[in-house]
Amino acid sequence: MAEALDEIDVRLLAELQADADRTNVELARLVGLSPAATLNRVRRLKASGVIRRVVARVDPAAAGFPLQVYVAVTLAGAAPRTSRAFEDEVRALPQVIAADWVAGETDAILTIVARDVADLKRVLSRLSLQGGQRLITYLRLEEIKPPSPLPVADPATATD
Amino acid sequence: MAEALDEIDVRLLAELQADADRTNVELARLVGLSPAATLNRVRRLKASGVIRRVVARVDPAAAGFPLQVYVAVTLAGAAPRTSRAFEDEVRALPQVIAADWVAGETDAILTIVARDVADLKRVLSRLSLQGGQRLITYLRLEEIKPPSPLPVADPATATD
DNA sequence: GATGAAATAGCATTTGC
DNA sequence: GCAAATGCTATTTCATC
Repeated sequence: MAEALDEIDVRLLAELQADADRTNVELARLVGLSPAATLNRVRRLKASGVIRRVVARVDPAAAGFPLQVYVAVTLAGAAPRTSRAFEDEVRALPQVIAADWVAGETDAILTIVARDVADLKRVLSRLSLQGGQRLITYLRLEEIKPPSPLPVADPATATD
Repeated sequence: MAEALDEIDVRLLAELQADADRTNVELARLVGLSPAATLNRVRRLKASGVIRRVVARVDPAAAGFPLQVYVAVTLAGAAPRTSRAFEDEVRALPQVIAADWVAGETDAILTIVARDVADLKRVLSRLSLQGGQRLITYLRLEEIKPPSPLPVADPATATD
């Protein structure tokens, strides 16, 4: 599907994951290409889906969501109808800001934000009603490491 | 610490979380302000820390990390020295792309990417050596809901 | 105290090489 | 991929509400 990423693509990805709030000219200097070539590469990375999107990361507490939790969910059965209903609920709840099916001790891991305890309670309740048989809630206390770039350029993880 | 966010700030945050890859002029049209006023507000949001940063979100698999896992960690004891050593290891491991202390069934939740099983094994091993007494690993199978904006403008979560 | 309009400098983007 | 050229945009300034 996708072309292999060369050295310069990897540098671009590293830079843009760290800080996408820079001009194309600056990016070009960082990777040692002309602005035109840089622009073409970045466009290709976006079009190919390697760069999924460029977004502002907002501080949840500062934006009015002091409660952030991870929730590990065990579904009530494996019937497609059950998981489908659960998926729909997850996508419909705006407080659920990320969710994945997983393999392990539970079926899904959700990331949820809430304005207060009542707000959180409402969300958990709705998840229960849509097949969430067991919800293990982890309240986020403190950040150890902020969301960080994929180590695309890290020698310790290099494959070649 | 921070000023209250008014209606327009909220709109800006919603737009920039959804897609920060737009010109200031376009953003200005979306919120109904002049480019100059829009620029001032966005700058303020960044300077105040409400917008933590603007980043490119990269597809992990496309970037060479087909394995993504959540790991719930129980520490070996609550001694400050233990948690400090663990924090240092987490920050030093590039494959750990996010980590938080939590309250609940475990002490911390980590998000980890790996190029292959050997790579993952190495990371888990190092976490064990730095106080990770019990590691519950959840292998990410499929995305239910992609990382999504905080529902800053959602009426269902409104406080006023 | 923040906004809008005008002006300048710089950038994004295109084209030809 | 580069260099030059064009049209927009970011950013500042300043008057204004």
